[in-house]
Amino acid sequence: MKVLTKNTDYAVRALLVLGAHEDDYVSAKKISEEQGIPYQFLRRILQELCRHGFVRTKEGARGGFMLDRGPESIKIREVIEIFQGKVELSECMFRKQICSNRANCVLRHEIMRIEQMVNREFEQITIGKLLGDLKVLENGMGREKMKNE
Amino acid sequence: MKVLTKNTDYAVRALLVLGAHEDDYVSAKKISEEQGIPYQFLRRILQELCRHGFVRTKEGARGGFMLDRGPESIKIREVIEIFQGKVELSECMFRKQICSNRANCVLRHEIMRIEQMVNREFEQITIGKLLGDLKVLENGMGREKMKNE
DNA sequence: GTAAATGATACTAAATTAGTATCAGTTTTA
DNA sequence: TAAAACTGATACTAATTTAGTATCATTTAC
Repeated sequence: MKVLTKNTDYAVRALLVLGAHEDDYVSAKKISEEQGIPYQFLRRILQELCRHGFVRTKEGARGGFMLDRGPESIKIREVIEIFQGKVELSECMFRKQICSNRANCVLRHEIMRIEQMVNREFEQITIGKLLGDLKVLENGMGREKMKNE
Repeated sequence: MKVLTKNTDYAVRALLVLGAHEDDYVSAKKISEEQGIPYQFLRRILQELCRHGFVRTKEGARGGFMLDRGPESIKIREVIEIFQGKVELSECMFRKQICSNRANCVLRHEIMRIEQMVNREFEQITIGKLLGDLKVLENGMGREKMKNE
């Protein structure tokens, strides 16, 4: 059971790269190389992020992509939603037989409860937060632990 | 983003039916008709549940399936695991580039936290609990609300 | 011995996910 | 002003997963 697809994974990684270069345009090529993401695949993802207003682009030489929203405001939930649709545990498990003739279904309740939990969590993780986490790691690791790499 | 597949859905429904007839063998045919689940598909699912010790079977005429564990002890998490593997939000989002050279990854932490939350929830929903919920519905609905069906 | 079951397993179909390729247009820069 | 470095748009292929079908052998009740 894999919840996040490559689409989402790549998108988040691309957004992190862009977030780390906040005022430059970064080309798809560069991101692709830096992150090991298939170039054409990544381009499609970036275009999608552009259509949804997460990034802005500049065409032509020296062009590329740049965040068009503050990193803090970009929620992982939104990214997931673009590439995988809303989090729904099942169209409606139990809907048909077990439910249909027994009203609106306590069972479904359980499922929807979990669904909402997951959504709330993904709503709270933002690109900004992840960037912050990355920084902590980089600093906290200066000399002491670096040897282990 | 659909989290639960038909496999799981059908399996849970079948288990509920079996749970509702605790001391009879119920045939795949009957469950299939009652629940509108494709017959051969369901049979494979039941066989799998048998291999994993959830149900026992009796071959031949008048045979069928019966729970081999108390309904209270059958956790939805286990059922999911059989048909969809462990809940893993992503093999490891961020693993490669962003993580590999920056130690064990706070990012991954976030993801794993949610993962564990979901698991805990699915761990607490049992076939027994769902059967209880169904009963409540059936009774609570006796006369008053029944007209709406 | 026949009908009603499961056991085992091979097969097909459909949908989703992942990845590739191509051509047109834009901008920088030499 | 032409080449190089980009994106826009979009069609295509491949791989994987999910869903569903079909078949034959064996067991059991009656």
